[in-house]
Amino acid sequence: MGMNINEIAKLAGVSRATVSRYLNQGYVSSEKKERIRQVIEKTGYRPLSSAQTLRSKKTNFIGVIIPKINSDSIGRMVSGISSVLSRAGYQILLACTENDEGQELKFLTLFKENHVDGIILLGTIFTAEHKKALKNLAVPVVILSQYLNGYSCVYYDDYHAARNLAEYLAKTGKQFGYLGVTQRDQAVGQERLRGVKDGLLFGNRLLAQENIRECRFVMESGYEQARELMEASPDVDTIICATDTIAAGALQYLKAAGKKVPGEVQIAGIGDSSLSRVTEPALTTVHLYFEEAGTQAAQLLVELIQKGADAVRKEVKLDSRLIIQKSTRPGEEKGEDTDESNVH
Amino acid sequence: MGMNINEIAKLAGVSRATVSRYLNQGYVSSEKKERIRQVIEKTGYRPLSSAQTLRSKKTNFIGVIIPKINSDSIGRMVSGISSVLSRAGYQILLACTENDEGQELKFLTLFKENHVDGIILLGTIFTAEHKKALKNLAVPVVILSQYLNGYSCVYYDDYHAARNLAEYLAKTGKQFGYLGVTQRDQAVGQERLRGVKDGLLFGNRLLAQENIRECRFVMESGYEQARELMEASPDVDTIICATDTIAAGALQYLKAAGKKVPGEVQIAGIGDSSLSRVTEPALTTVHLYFEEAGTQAAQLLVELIQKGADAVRKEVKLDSRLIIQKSTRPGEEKGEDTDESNVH
DNA sequence: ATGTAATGTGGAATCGATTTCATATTATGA
DNA sequence: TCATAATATGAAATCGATTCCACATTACAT
Repeated sequence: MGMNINEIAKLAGVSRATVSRYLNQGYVSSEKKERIRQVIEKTGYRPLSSAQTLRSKKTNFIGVIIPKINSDSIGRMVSGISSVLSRAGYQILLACTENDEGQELKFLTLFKENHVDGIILLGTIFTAEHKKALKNLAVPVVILSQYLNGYSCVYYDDYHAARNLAEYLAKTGKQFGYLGVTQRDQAVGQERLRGVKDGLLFGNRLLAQENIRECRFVMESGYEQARELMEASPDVDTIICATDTIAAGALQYLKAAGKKVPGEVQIAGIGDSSLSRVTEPALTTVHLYFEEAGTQAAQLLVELIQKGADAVRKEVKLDSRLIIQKSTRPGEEKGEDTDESNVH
Repeated sequence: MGMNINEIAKLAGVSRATVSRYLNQGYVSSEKKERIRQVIEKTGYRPLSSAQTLRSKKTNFIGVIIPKINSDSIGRMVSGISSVLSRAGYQILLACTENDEGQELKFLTLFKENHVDGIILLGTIFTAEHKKALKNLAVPVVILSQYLNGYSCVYYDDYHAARNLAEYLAKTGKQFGYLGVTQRDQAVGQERLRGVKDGLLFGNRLLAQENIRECRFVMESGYEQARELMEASPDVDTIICATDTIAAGALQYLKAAGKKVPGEVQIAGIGDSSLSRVTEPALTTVHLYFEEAGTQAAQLLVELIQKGADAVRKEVKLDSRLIIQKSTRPGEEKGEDTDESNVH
């Protein structure tokens, strides 16, 4: 209980400075090292972290801000982050914003000058206020899954992920629909839409403006927007979705509406979530290296903390891999409806 | 930057004690209150939490220990916890153990006397070491989703959840298989198995020992164990699963093996995860009030912190609700394959 | 009016560590 | 051998808040 560094020092017959050095790998003779070790072991003493932090300004916490908790992709990223950070001696402080921008700002300012040695921001939307908050940050930050100019970030090649998928589908589809997300989300909103448009164009197909719908990041929204899309444009035979979750919802609608998938309508998502393996038929999708992204972001942040915020600045863009499954029609090539085929 | 309570006091022309009282709703005249308010607003001063914690021993953090992050049910519980705690002025420190008992102990001892004002342990398995670690805790703890004698806990009526499901299926099944989890997990392992056994017995059915299989909490494991089960006992026509995730994996196997579901084999899970709505056919399952459990656990913990650890001690057991969908055969009653029917 | 309770304030002690400084001892190298 | 570097140690200052104590003022009840 009332154990503090003074008690330990007294019991070990040394000054408290020496105990502190023992705890922080400073110069201590092996004789005193042993004496201190024994006393600490006997008493079960653990230094009080608030006192350490007050003096040293190091918290050994890393703030990780995520938009929601029950997500496959986020789970994998956090898993990657976690493995690196725990090895590096950091504790994760996970803050979940539930897709609320205000919360995101709240956490950024909460972490400001306090609480954490660094931040990994698994961002969604960047407003001017976000940038201001980031600018005012006193600790290094790595942005994960979005590109933001001037910041260290680890992100996906959303454009080519979407484009490769669209190019592939352009071969077997005639009339296209797209279920995307808000354009305020640069990665998932803008980049993926741009990739889909270019990919279809490259395959001499057009994505009509009225066939582009905006969803929230939940299945129900995919269901609803698929319904509106198909009711407005019944001739659509290919639906591309910005995420697997949206695709799963849309697929549910298609089946409820009695459409044959992929016969009458084919559908695909992006993300290679475990959902995409469960639906019937399994979803054609694009694998993104979520766990890898997490580890890279964490490593980058640790470097940033150790070497100083502006000594290192990196932008890591990660590849993707097309996963062809049963929810889309086989093309003319050989072997293309195997579970895995690398189109990149 | 270099703003601290002394600077604020000087600028406002008061003592730092008064500034502290201002920050902690002590006696301050409205005149000085206003002066301090203005200075704080102008400077953007925020008290350093490590200094506050060192002196007051309050961290305003609550440690929430969870077994894994990308889980539907856990996501909902955390969401419930989060809404209550943030309203009460607490910050969540989410620690994810990735289903590793060692990690669970590590976090418990990490939180010991340090870091947090209270703990919510979303537990899985309780060893003697766990109990020792819990006993040594200096802060109140609420155990969520498991019952543990002598501790405040919020948990599910796993027995009746499983039993109701089994009683329902006993009407339409002949040969039963059960895909459970380790018996070391009291709630999901022991209680659900016991409920299933009793429910079947009540319906004059038997669960043969060799038709009971143990899975891990992932789809792949459900797939694999379903395969082994069906290969060993091809006459099984009803598979009950301890979780929806396991059921989803098992369902995948059944379809891959060409079994008609629910015609030849019917299957059901527990948890009412979003997965259960996506599979084809949708899974009959049991709804558990995850979010409600989260809010109750958080409220209980806040009470515990405010009123003292042993002033309040509560055990909250939560109800369940059978959700009948298409993965099981309709019984003789009327209207029983609607989406929602309350059997309790 | 006068003792008691509530309100208001500043000085100083305190929380438990790290870090600077001064200083002593031992090792190293030319 | 002697200057210099590396190792080793303790006293004291410090981090930035809260809280105890002493004391002053105001309000209230009798």
